[in-house]
Amino acid sequence: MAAELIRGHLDLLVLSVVARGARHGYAIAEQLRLTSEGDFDIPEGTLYPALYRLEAGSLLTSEWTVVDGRRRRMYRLTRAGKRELARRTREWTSFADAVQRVVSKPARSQM
Amino acid sequence: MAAELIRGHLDLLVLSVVARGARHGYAIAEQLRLTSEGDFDIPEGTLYPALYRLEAGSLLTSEWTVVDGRRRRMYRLTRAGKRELARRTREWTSFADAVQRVVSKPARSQM
DNA sequence: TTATGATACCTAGAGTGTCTAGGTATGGCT
DNA sequence: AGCCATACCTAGACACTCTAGGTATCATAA
Repeated sequence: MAAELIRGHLDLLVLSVVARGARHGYAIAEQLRLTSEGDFDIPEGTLYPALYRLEAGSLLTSEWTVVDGRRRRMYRLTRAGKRELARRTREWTSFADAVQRVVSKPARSQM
Repeated sequence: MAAELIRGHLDLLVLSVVARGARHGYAIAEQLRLTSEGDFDIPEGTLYPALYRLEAGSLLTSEWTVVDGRRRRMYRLTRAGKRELARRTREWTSFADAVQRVVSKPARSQM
């Protein structure tokens, strides 16, 4: 999967995963790899800054936890995050529909 | 439509439109607005550089024409452009499917 | 005749999200 | 002791898009 396609859509993916329950960064990346069947392999240098942006925008909150001696920063959706996820999901649908219309429109008026 | 969603997908859209027949830049933008029902309103400062990139990559060729006293640069697909369009169309489908799986996966394991 | 809007193209510079490539640290296994 | 998986962090580079300017033609209206 060409990675540059994800640009602009990563927030939707992250919000969607966190909406299924609180997750830490590493687990979010893992979940995305699994659910996308390997298509989305987000580098840490992409994912962590994205999480900070989402938290800075009050769409996520985080807290440190320790599991088996390793620290994890757990993220969960805020109320605004839930709203934003709903908005972005609708936006994705209309975007995907529009792309589909452009791509699948039959050829005509060859020159 | 949030414009930043288009990033990384513009080449596919442009190649798709030109595949329907030779077009000049202004007409490509117009066609995208029409087919997407207004969702894709590509600024000229985005579209023209994209066309130059595609031509530089040998996916499009162009030639100047004059219609009603106005010059137009007409673009058409090269053989490599047709191949690339096919590849990007498949890529789009798997991308869209993967996003859909992430977005629509039911919630579980709330914390 | 002048102004305006649509058509049609061009470009420099700024902005922004992602990636590369480095870093730290813990725990389990060999 | 070495290695891999887990887990997080960050600076700088990169690439695509947007903003905001520019030129020019033609049709229409004032």
